Amino acid sequence: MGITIQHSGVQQLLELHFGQFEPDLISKLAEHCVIRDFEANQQLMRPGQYFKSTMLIVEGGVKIYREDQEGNEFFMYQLGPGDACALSMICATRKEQSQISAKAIEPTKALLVPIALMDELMTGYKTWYYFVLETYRSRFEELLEVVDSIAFKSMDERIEFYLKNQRKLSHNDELALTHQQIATDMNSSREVVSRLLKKMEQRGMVRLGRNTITILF
Amino acid sequence: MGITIQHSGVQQLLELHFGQFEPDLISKLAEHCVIRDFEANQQLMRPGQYFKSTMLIVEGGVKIYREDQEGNEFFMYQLGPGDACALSMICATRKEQSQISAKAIEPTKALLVPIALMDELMTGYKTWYYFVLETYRSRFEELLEVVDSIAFKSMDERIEFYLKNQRKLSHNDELALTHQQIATDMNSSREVVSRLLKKMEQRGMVRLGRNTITILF
DNA sequence: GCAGGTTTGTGACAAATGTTACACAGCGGG
DNA sequence: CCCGCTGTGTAACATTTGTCACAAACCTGC
Repeated sequence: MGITIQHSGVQQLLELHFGQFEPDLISKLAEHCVIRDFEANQQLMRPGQYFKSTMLIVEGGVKIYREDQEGNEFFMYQLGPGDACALSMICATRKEQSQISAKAIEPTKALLVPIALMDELMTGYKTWYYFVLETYRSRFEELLEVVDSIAFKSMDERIEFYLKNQRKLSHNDELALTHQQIATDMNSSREVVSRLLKKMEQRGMVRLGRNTITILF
Repeated sequence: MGITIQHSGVQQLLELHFGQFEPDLISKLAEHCVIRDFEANQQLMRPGQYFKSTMLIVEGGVKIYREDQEGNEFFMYQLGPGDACALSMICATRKEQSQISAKAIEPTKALLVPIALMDELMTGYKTWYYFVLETYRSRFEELLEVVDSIAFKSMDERIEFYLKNQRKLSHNDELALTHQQIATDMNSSREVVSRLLKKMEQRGMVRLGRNTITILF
């Protein structure tokens, strides 16, 4: 954990995952931003927190949750290298807060871009401007898919949707997940998830093991 | 229905509902955009449609729905004068499509801003750039509230939330709604809505009449 | 290999929501 | 005034999801 200043490292990481950025922009970012390391399971953001900077993920993975007053959480989407948290941009630019939380699912490096820089970047660097718009667009689309899944789908379809998503993110048909984790992410209960997964296994859609779910479809 | 060209009218409407725009921007928009009229209940957007322009609402009201493959629809939020459809901006700028539909709830006038103009507006007019970002931000927040309501809340709480929203939008405690309309918007069934509204009436939260629900809380 | 924790399986039941079926009330047009 | 339409009320039942209780399977450290 902690903040590390290492300009050359920043430059390399940016070139690797944000290749679309113009060279000037990369230098600019390398000059003014810092990398912050997070351990697995560490929170990057807490509900109600104000932002002093927006975050670009350069390594690892981050899960974004919506939280309600009682502390229930609902998994929305996941970010990887090359992604940015739209919320941190939005809130950062307006100095507002939001009821979301972000958790590293593995050791993660994020680039902290100070809010103060945002206006200059938006107006001065076309690739940054496109990046921000594209970030908004894709997060918005993801959020719409989330709405779909809870508004129209039943629990078993939602589990299927969830598993497919996890497979896409991990590039692996074998997922290291407990039923409890899934239930928590979907704001349901472990028993329900177990029951439905068992039915999916009987239908030949998955194979279940301790801590692993293998997708067969 | 139909497209009306009336530069002076456009200018006036813009000044009225988009007072924050700089004068240059208003002239620019008045010069290059057209007003389009929609009747009550007319669709402004169909699922899967491509956008050639983004829309600013200058008069009336528009409900935004998410649709699934089977044609079920789920009400997300509502736009009034001074609002813009974030989706039409996002999709417009990227020439992508989306499974949403928009319906006028009353006679509505919208300003059509051609996509071709977007880049020029974003880079050339600061008030436009802020407007777009603010539009994204507030739609995103609204969408998060929608997620809340279906992820965490039970049906009766959702109805309460829905009624409160309608009151805010209509500035009126007496809502002209049928139970069927509410049920459709929430992707539920009329009987369920009737049942729960009746309970709310017994608890003194609302008064029910034919085609009207009076909010008492 | 055994103790103790974690993960999964499962039955019984509760609660919420969806479905079916039907009665009736209000309202407008002829 | 009566017919027919739309909207509402409600009972009975099905289905889905959540909760409780408990057992078994599995894993790890000793």
